[in-house]
Amino acid sequence: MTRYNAGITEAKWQKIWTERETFLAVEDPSLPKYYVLEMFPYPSGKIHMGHVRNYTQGDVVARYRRAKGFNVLHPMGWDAFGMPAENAAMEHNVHPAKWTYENIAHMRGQLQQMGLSIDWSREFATCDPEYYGQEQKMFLDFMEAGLVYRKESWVNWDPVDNTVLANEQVIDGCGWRSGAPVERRRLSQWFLKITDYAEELNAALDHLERWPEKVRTMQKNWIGRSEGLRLFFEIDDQDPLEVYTTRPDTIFGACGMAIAADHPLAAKLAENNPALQEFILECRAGATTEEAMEKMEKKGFDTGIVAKSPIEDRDLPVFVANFVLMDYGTGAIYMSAAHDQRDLDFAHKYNLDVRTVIRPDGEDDCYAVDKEAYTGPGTLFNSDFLDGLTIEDAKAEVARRAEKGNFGIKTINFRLRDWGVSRQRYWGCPIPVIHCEDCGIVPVPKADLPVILPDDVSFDKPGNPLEHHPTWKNIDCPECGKPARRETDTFDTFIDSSWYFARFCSPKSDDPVDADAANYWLPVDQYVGGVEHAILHLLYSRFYTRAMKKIGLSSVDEPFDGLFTQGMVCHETYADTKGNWVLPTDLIKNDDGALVEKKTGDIVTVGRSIKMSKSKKNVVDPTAIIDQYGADTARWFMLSDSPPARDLEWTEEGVEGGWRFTQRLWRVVTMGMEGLRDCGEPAEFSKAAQDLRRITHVSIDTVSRDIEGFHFNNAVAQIYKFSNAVNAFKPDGSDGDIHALREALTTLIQLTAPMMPHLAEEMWQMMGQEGIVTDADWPVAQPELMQENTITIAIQVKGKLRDTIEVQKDMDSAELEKLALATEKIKLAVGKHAIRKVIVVPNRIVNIVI
RNA sequence: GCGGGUGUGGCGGAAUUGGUAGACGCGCGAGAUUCAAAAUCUCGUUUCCUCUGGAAGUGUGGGUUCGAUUCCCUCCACCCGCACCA
Repeated sequence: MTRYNAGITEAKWQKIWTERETFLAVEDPSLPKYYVLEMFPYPSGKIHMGHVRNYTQGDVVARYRRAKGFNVLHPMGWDAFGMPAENAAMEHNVHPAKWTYENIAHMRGQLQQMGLSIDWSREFATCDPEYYGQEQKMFLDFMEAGLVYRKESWVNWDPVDNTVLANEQVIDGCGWRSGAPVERRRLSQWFLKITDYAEELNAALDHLERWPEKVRTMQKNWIGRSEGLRLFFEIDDQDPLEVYTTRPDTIFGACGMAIAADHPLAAKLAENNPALQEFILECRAGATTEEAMEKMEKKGFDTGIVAKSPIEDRDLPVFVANFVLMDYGTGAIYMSAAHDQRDLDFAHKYNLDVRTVIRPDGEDDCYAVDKEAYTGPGTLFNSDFLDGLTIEDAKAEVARRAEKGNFGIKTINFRLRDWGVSRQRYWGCPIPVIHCEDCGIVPVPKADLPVILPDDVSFDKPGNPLEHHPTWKNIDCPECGKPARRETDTFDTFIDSSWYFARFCSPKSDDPVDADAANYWLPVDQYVGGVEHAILHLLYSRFYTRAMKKIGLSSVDEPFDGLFTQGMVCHETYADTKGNWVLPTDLIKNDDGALVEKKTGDIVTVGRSIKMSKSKKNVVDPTAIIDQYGADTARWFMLSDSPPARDLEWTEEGVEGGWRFTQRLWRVVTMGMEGLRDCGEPAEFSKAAQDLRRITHVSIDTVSRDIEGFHFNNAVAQIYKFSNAVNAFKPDGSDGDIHALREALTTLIQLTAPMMPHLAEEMWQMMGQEGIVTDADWPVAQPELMQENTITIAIQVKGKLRDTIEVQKDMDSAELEKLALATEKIKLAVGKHAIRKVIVVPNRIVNIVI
């Protein structure tokens, strides 16, 4: 018998699939469609194991659905704009476009080696002018539809490099290259009105039933819908201070006001107050992330002015505070020290009054908060007309009086902010507008689209090369003809990925999408990708889909009907004697079984398994694995053991195991095929043949359900069991045995095909089956063949297992109880004790309580 | 800090959702085959004990139940996201 040669066989079948155009997707309204999509990759240079896992999972679904009779769309493209290309340009003096397209060419080859069932004719990169030109066209339509506006917003500014920094380029508050402390600057930037859809994006989450609960929860929290009250506090000589609160019930516990450093009132008060000016600058110094805001020490600056409580005669000091966000609510709050931990800490620090106004059930009016704020349920006290009310009733009462007395309005507020899409960078989609001194902002006429990125740019100077490109930047105003300049900002790359799934439906269309194609294929039936995108990418895509509907491009609301978030690929880490990281491929086991460096022979320290990353050097190159074991083995290992949603640990032993299984399966099937003849379905089957048929049909059922439920590891386990049973079956030469074996082998190949498609094709062909297995209909499990007639029942005494009995399936409770009480072990275990109760669950268990 | 998640043998994990904990795979051990090795095959493999049996056991501590990996509460550890990384 020949050994299975993965290298030759995989290339053979990939060629055949391509020649047959097996995976070419064509709209066909007579067939049910199924759109499978994995998050498209950033072309960083090489694919990594995370890609292999992601695309393998999607491919299993795509191949399974194809076999189930669906018209499957399974495309691939490239999220090709972004900072790494510019970094490469600066570091290695290579043009971002060249770098990107070379990476794409290399990675396409790597993906094709994996044997994915992808329609490559639909491939595109987001940096293709044909793609981003359509993006520009849509942006102009969004402008017309009122979804776009301009506003001043903060950026991280590196004062040495004179450039805008991304959050990830800010390390401990300093620029990553210059090391200079980062400043914040205000720039006029473009925003998309995602908040117009806040209510709908929030409400529609309840209908995304095929999304993980955790992702929906995260999006809900991100959107942060809250019902509260806008309250107006009078201040002498100033406009009233408007605050937003979700806890108006605690109004009598108010101890002070806090406003954001960027609040207009703060600016006004700072005019004649250098100390306040300094404090405001201090607040602005740090990084822009919410995380940094929350972690830093909470500080306030007493402005000396006071606000009047709208509900009682009381003055409240007004602070400028570094923890109040201008972007949330009204940028001003009142603090209620006893019932908010942050306010309480602040009150202690600045000696403010702590007045407890809610007491938990069981406490009396002496109850007072000390070091810990009370945020639980309870009853109002110390609160005049609110005394005795529940929190909910108190909220309603304050709202009623506020609206009646004109000092407040009930409001629904969202944490979600509008989407700032301007980036001061070269390698992105140019924003298609022109700035004219006379006409203001002028959209680029649609006939002039796409606005193509100029090729001849240099990265010698810091900052955006588009700024230093006079012939590109300077242009006549399309309206008045006078000299004007192009917008030099480009789009956030999240825009590129917010509609690519729609473009795949009609990648060559002269419009962003062809409505017929989009309405046929969308929504994506199964989307697969990492949890790290749970909020931003998915939320932006949901918004974009609605915006596209608004401008009449499609009639779809939600982009992704089903979502699956897969876990990361992890690997052990290795450190040499000096503490430097070492690649797994630079290691070898010595005679004692210890891991040592190949070059030096030094023993390395084995660290815990963490996400594969270049910096930790705990990476394994997929190409090396595919060259050594074949794509099928790599795919198989990716699917076995770890549940798809959880992190997977890559181990050498695990791959070896997968490789051994490909060889074993090959052996089992080729040996099983010997002496096989076509003998129809006979009437008689031996006991062994019946058992084989049972596991065959149970396997069809189990594997189908496991694939549909994304339990690929369980599907793999079932295939192991099944192949073990096939291997153990020795036909006696009867028609029944031959038929059962033939059925088992055919099924085994088909069930394996979505996971190891090349091996399956080869075995299918060797068996002399018709056509290719990729095109074959998925087998159907016959329930009557899955039945087992005897069953093992566990017998417990006081909940502890004491014996088991073999009985007929569906035996009734009375008989089960009789049999259970009669066994020797149970008699012994019960002894002289009186039986108090017997619980019988048919087909499951008998529990005797003594 | 806030939000979300995960935790079961030496290891990855399974458990029809409250009913025999450890399926399947890896690793390890013993044996077969072999001049030998690799490969392959067979058997064993949660821990402990006074071992034809018994006890404990699903991150910790408690609770509900005839019965808990599963439901409730407490605590611990680790991972992901936090709006300019993709």
